[in-house]
Amino acid sequence: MSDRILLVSSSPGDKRAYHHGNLRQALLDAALRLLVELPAAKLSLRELARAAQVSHAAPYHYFTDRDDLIRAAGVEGMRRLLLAQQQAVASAIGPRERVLALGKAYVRFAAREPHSFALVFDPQYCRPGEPSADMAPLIADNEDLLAACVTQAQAVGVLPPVPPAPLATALWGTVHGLAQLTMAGHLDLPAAEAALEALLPPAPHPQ
Amino acid sequence: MSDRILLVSSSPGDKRAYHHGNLRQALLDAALRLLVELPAAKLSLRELARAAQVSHAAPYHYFTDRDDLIRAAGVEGMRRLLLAQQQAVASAIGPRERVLALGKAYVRFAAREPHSFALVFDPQYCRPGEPSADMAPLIADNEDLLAACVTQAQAVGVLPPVPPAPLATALWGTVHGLAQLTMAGHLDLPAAEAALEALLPPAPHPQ
DNA sequence: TGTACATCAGTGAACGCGCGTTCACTGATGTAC
DNA sequence: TGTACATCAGTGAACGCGCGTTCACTGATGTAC
Repeated sequence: MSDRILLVSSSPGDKRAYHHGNLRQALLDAALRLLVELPAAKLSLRELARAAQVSHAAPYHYFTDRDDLIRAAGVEGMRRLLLAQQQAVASAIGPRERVLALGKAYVRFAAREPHSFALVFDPQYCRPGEPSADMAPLIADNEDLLAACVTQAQAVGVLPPVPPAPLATALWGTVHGLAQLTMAGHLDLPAAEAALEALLPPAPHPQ
Repeated sequence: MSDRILLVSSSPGDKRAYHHGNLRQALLDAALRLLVELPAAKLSLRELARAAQVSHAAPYHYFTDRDDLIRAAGVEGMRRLLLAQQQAVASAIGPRERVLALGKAYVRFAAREPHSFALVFDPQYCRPGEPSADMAPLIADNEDLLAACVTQAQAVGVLPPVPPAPLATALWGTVHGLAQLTMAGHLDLPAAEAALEALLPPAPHPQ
């Protein structure tokens, strides 16, 4: 199947082929590619279709309307944000390094894909109160990952022995805010990472 | 002068009056009113003119184009964000309460005026690297206010005796992130404020 | 106080544009025989 | 292996819409005399 996709999409100049093979995913990939440059609000169906090299009516075979497509792109963005954190945590050694790795991956993702990141947190498209069936498990997985990192860090004294729930919230707020400020150009990546390290002293808190 | 504005704008049903008197400020007020409901990207010149009860061409007497107007609305938003923090800090007693008041005012402003807040930090309109002549002093004042609160809190042991610059950055990140997550519906205001308090233990850090 | 006039804030018609969405269609594909 | 056919993914013309921007204009205002 992927041979067919490659065949169709990698032969420039030939006529538009019918039966693209995997247009749904191709549209989402194109959307996330365009979101590197454009905010979601400026991403039009027609430009997206152009980027995916199909007619502007083709997306309607896979999405009911523009909002449906943008929401699906948001889920894809969340998938990638979660994956970035999971990979960073998996290759870090020790509780302090795992918390740091998670936070840095979060900030780096936002800096690399600002508008995908913004879309994931845009209540206009991705309402946290009523997440879609695709989105909900990703959110739950991310919360679990953060909670695990926080309690492990508390166990070795890298984080203070306060109730873990508000502590996790505060840490989420910190990495989220550093991510936003980096995206917006108020901080550069090293400054954001230095601020994050300043919150996690190598010297353990008293147990 | 303000008598004339009130006269014109408070007499519904009468003909459109020439010589509004203070249309520039009226447009900015209307913009910030509309930004309570709409993101800046969806704020059209025509809808704004409708809200200010002038023809859709009238704004061009005060702003060169749509971007110019939106940018000016961003400056107005920053003015209000700074004012909210200044007032909160001024009526708080003691270093810990002043830091808390500043952070809570920041979060509350974002919750109350989400799209004005977003506009202030939208690099599309308000580029932090090259702030406008109107914006720059507001940013500087805000940084000074935060720095003063941080060093005072450090002086009494409410914040740890680490270098104040990255500490201020981390705190800014935290309140900014809590603000964003509250705006987006991931947190409610009490949860955001509880997280903030969790970071500032009443028991002082060792000096 | 009344009159003539220059100023310029705001009007409203007009423009071209890209958009989202619809719909009858076309033709490549895989399957049944 | 070849042929007939049903399926349905993708096409492209068409629609109405609201937008940003331009421009000749109008008429309220304040001032000079």
